[in-house]
Amino acid sequence: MLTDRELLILKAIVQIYTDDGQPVGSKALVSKLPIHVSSATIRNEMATLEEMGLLKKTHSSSGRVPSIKGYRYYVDHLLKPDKVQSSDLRKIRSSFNQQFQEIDDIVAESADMLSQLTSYTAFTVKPELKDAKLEGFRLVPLGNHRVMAILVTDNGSVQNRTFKVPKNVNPEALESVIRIINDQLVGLTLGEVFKRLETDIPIQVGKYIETPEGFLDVFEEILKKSSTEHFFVGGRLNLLNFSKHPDPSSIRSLYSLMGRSTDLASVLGGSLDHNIQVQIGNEITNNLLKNYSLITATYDVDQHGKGVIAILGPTSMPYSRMIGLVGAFRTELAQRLIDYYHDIDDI
Amino acid sequence: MLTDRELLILKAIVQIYTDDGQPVGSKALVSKLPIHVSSATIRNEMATLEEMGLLKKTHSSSGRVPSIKGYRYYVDHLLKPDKVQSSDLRKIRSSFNQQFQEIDDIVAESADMLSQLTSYTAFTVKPELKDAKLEGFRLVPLGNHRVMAILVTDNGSVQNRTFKVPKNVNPEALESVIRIINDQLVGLTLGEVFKRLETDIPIQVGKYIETPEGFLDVFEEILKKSSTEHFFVGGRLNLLNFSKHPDPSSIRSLYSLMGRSTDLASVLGGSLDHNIQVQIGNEITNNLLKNYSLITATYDVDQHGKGVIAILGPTSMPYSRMIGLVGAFRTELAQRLIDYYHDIDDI
DNA sequence: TTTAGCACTTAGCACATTGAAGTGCTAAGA
DNA sequence: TCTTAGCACTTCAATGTGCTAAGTGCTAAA
Repeated sequence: MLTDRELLILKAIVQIYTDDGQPVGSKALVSKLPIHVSSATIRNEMATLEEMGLLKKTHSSSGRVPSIKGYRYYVDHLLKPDKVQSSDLRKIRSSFNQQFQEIDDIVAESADMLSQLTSYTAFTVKPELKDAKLEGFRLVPLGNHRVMAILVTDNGSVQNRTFKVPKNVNPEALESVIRIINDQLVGLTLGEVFKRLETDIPIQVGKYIETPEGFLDVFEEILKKSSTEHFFVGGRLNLLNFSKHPDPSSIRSLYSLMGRSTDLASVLGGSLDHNIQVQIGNEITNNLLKNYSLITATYDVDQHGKGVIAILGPTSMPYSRMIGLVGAFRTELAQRLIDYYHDIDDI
Repeated sequence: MLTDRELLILKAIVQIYTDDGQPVGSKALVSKLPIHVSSATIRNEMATLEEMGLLKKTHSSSGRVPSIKGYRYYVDHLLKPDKVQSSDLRKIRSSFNQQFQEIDDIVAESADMLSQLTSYTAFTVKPELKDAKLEGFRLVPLGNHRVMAILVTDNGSVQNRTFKVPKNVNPEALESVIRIINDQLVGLTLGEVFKRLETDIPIQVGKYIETPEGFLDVFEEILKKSSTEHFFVGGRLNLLNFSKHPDPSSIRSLYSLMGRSTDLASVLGGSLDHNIQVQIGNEITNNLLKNYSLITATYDVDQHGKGVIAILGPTSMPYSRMIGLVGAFRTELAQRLIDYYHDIDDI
């Protein structure tokens, strides 16, 4: 158990360090504390906090910086989220105050906005119904044997892909295939659709098209697109800001990580169960990110599912400000999306 | 006029410097030259080359490096493009040897490939018919008052956009509007289409829809998309490789330049008239790129127009190898696209 | 015109010096 | 028992010094 004074000191060290990035020494600290003790006393307290693993030194005679455990303690017990600055709130609202035609646009814009506000890297994940249902499938002939396939799910997401139709497929056969899909797959959850695509559907389609694989591949590809392409990343470049000597090779691997949506998904994966979650340093499952901190928050769009927003910054980020900001942002985003759905559901 | 020996020396300096990046000294150089002279002689020659502005020193007692003018002279008079390495050629061909459904995929893949082969940053521009014609326009209802607009041009490019239809628009009116567009605009060049959109079309459409602006804006937006979204950038990160101390702020502005397609367009703009063009340092119109060199090349897809590929690297790039590579690449790309068009035109 | 020789310049590196900031420990005071 | 002044000690970071390697320009002789 920590004494009140220890708590005060730990809290002050985290706040000062996340503010100016310099290790905190006993003398500097004593002048900023509301209590009247000498620097020697502070030194003693610091030593015990270090013994407990909450602080550490960067070298034997340096000031103290919080350890991962120290940050964790601070976040869990000492931190109070800042109220979001009204200028930030205004910025968010004015950015959301435009006409968006698609959810993707809103969520993508959110990633950029969030990265701008924090000057970190931001991620946004579209609201996802666990059991999104296939709502419709269309094939639109474009001429020259090309066709656009469009897939709509009941959470409002639209995916499309153009492809070439082999010459041995005649239009009537194609019609029949679409009918099969519309009759038998529309209304099912995407999971069920995938299952059917591996079992009976190829057989049925095979009656009309000689090589159903080619066609079904395209269909499956769009389906996959709609279940994997729901990430947006904003402010990738901000990664360069916080690490004085950006080591090209690590930057490189981080950037490529951000291209791989599956890996990102696994990082953000568990977040859906929590409200606002802070992962610090090696608490993040991905090894590449072990020197960063990740704040994730869910946002809830009522019956249209939940999404995730996240920011990735240095472990020494000002947590209280960031948590306040992320908290406010998700509320705004959720509201904006509710409005969006309201528009398309009710007009 | 330069003497033979001066030419030999200039050529050697450019080649050695672009190879290992170290300024070239007289002693080092004399050992690599096929002629038997002393280092003092080389020094004299170097001094005269420097007087002519073809060489420069990094500091008063350093070896020589080529100046912009020196590179220019080398590229214009001394360089012979390398034959492309067969391993590179194999790599290109195997990458092109997959099924592509859209031109965009081919051209985007090209940018990545080219950046990988060169380890520089690469740009590709889709083949563009000066007078691409509007070939078709479709509206596909998606349910919930949402509609996908699809636009096809006769160079094979497909653009689409979903949007919400105001509730006061009834389906029959929409039908009529599509008919107007299909009857009156299909077959025209995009330039003409834009003109008509500003003159008589709004009046005609106004007969069926109360506020034609909203609808026509969407139409115009897709049109613009199809005439501006034809750039692809590969290997952005490679910019980090060649500049030992990547200054974050300059990297930042370079990256944002690559997001602004209009600015990029102006950089690559003049290239269409040339075959293979090399721009060195401040010859590039954009100021941000004045420490880089840009090699651009057109590729010709017969009646389907011309495109551009380009690589951006340090001024000290090995020009002969790069020019050879870019030359070979564009041939392969052109052939691949010709095959693609052949497929969709003739089956 | 070429070359050997020489004095001179510079970058880059290893190394030492110094000052600022910080620590731990001890012994005395409250 | 807790607090504190004082002090010796450590480390970083900035600065300066000396040395070497690589290069240059210039001069005078071949």
